[in-house]
Amino acid sequence: MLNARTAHTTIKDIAKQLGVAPSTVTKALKDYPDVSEGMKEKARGLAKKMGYLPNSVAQSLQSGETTTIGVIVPEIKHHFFSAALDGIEEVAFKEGYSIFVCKSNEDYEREVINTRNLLSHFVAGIIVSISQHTKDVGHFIDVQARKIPLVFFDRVSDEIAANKVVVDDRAGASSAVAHLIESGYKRIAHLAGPDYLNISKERLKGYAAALKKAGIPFNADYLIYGGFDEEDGVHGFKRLMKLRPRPDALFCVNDPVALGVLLECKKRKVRVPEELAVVGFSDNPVVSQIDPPLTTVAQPAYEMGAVAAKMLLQQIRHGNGDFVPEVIKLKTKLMIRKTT
Amino acid sequence: MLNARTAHTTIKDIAKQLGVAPSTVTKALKDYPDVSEGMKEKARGLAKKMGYLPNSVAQSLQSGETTTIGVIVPEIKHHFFSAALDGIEEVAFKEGYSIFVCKSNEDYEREVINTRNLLSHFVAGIIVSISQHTKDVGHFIDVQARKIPLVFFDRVSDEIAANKVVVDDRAGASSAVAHLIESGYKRIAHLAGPDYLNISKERLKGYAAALKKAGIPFNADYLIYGGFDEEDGVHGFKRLMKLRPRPDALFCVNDPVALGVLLECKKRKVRVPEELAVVGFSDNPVVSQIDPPLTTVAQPAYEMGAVAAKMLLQQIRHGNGDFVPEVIKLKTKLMIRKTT
DNA sequence: TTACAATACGAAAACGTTTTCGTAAAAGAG
DNA sequence: CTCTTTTACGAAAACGTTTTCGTATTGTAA
Repeated sequence: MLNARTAHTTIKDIAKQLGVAPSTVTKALKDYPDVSEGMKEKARGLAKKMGYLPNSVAQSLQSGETTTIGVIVPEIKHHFFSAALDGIEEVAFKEGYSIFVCKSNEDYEREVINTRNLLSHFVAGIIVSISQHTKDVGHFIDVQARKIPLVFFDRVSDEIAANKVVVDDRAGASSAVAHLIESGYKRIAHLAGPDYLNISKERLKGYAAALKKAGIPFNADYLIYGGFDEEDGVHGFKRLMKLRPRPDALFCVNDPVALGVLLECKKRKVRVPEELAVVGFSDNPVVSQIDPPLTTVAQPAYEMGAVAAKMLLQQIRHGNGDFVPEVIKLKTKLMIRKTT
Repeated sequence: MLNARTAHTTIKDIAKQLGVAPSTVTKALKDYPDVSEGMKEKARGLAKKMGYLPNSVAQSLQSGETTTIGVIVPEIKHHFFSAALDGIEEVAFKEGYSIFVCKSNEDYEREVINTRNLLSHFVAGIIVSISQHTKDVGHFIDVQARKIPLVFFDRVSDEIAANKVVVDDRAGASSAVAHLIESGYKRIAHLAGPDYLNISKERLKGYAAALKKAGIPFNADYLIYGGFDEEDGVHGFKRLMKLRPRPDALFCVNDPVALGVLLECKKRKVRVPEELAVVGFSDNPVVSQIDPPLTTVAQPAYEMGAVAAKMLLQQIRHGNGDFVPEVIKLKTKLMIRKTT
C-alpha cells in the first residue's frame, strides 16, 4: 500500500531546515505573538518553498475537532438529492467545511453502516435524509447520544427530536388539490406513499384538508398506498380505473408515480387532462419536458440543502447542549402545466 | 466550539475498565494471536457495551493512510455528474472507502482550493472532472508530485499524464448513424456542435465514418454547425427543411439539440419518425420520457464514475511508482426508441 | 531437575500537530 | 551595576491508535 507520508513536508521538516523546534514553526505559521518577525518570515518562506500543507488529520486528532460534515442520502443521482447536496456543499465550502457524501441506497443496513462510518471519522455533524425502509432510528439516537449535531431534511422522522428542514408538504399538497377542485374536478383520488413516512402522511393530510375545505366527502376507495416509483403509479392507476365512478383527477405523492400514471394513460388512451387530471410532487426536471407537461408541486431542493447545512453549522458552533430542536418548513410552489 | 472528544469511548477507556494496557485491547479487538481468548471476549464485549467506535482520525495518523478518496466535479446537480458520483460512491463504499465531494462550480480558483483541501485531508486519491475554465493544470501536477493517485474522467486534460476515463464519442456517433442507415434512411443530416471542441469533432468523425462505410456520399449541405442548446436544434432544423431533397434523418450532437428539433417537428406537424428520424446524444433522463421517446446514444455516466473509482483504487493499492497512465474509453450504448 | 519454548501481556515509541510551561538571553529600570 | 521585565525560543505532553520488543509466567521435554 502506498504510504503518503514519504511525500509530504511536515512542520518537523521545516523546523529541521531552520534549526529550530517544531513548536516554533507552528507558532510562526500561526502568527503567535511570541515569535520574532524574522522567524515568521523565514518559516513562511520555507513553508511555501517546500509546499507545506497542514496535515488536517493530525490537527483533528490534536484538537478533537474536524471541519468535515457527513451527509447521508438515499440516492445521489436523483435530482432532488443531488440538488440538495449542491446546496449543502455550497454552504459548507463557504464556511470552510468539507462534506463526506454517503448513499444509503434506500437500505436500512447501509444507512446504519454509513452512520457508524461518519461517527468513526469524527465528523463535526451529520445531515440526513432517511431511507425509505428505515423504521428504527436507533442509529440516529446514538449520534445524538454522542453529542454530534444532527439535522434531517426532507425525509425526517417523528421519533427523534432534532433540527429538521422540510417542505410544507401539507400546504403544497393542499394547494395542488385545491387547484384541481377550482378547475372543476370532482372525484379526486390520491396515490399515497408508504404510510409510515412523514412526507406520505403530510401530503395525505393536505389532500384531505383541501377536500374537506371544499366540502367534498373523503372516499376511502380513492386513497391508495404505494411506493415512490413509476411502477407504483402504474399499479395504483390500474386499481383506480376499476372503480365506478372513476376518479376524474389524481394527486400523486411524487413525480415518478405521476409519470407512471401518465405512461399508463397513454397506453390505454385515457386523455389527460380531459378524462383524468394528474398532479405530481417535486418538479423533477423531466416533468416539464414531457407531453403533456406535468402540473406539479415544486420543492426547493437546493435551498433545503443549504438551510440544513446552515442549521448544522450553527449547532456545531454554538454547541448543542442547550439547543431546542427546530423544524423549518420551506414553501412549495405549484407549477401549473398541462395535465390539469 | 463543541468538543466531540468528551462523548466518545476510546481504547484507553476500555483498557482502564479491564485493568489492562491499551495495546492489549487493540490486539484483542484486532484478533492478534498473542492475546488469550478470554481477553478477546472481554474486550469485544466491553467495546460493544460501551459503544466503542475506532477513531479513524487517529488510525490515519498512525498508519499514514486514509480510506478516503476526494472527488472534484464542476457541478453536483447535473445528471451526468451526480450519476458519476453515484458510481464512484458505490465502488468506494464496497471497498471500504468514503468520498469527499467537492464542487468547483466551473471555477478555476475554487478547483485549486478544493485540490489543496483534499491534499490537506490526506486523501488516498483524487478523482476529477475539470472545470470548463481550467487552463493551467499545475495544481494537478502538484498532486502527482506528492505521489497521490489521480484519475480524470469525462473532462480530461491532454497536458497531464494520468489515468483517464472517457467515452468513445466517435464510435457512439458512428453506431447511431449506422442504425439510421440500417433502418433504411438515405439522406442523413448532422447538426454538429462547435467545431473547435473535441466532442463535436469526434462525433462528426463518427458520422462521416458511418456514411463512408455504407457508401453514402457526404453531402456538405447536410452538415450544419451550431451550439449545444435547444434553440440550436430549432435553428438547424429550419435550415435543413429548406433543402431539396429534404433529409429524412437527423443525427444531433446532443440531446437538447434533438429536443429542439422534436419541438419544431411537433409545431410543423412533421411526423417522427416517418418523415424525419431523429437521434440525440447523452441519454438525459428527460428524453426517454418525452413523446415520442428519443433514440439516443447513452453515455454511461454511472459506469464512468465506477470505472474511475476502480482505477483509482488499483493505483492506491498497487502504489503508483511504476504505473503507466492509461486512458479507458467506455463504450456508448445506442438506445433505440421511437424517433427512428 | 534443568533447559527451553510457548503463552499472554505491558511498555514505549511513533504518526504531525498544538499548547502550556519553563527559561535563557536581552532589554529596561533604578 | 543589580534587579526586573520582556522577548524569543525549546521541551514535553497530549490527542488515539498501532506495532515492536521485552519479559514474566506457565508448560513441556530430556
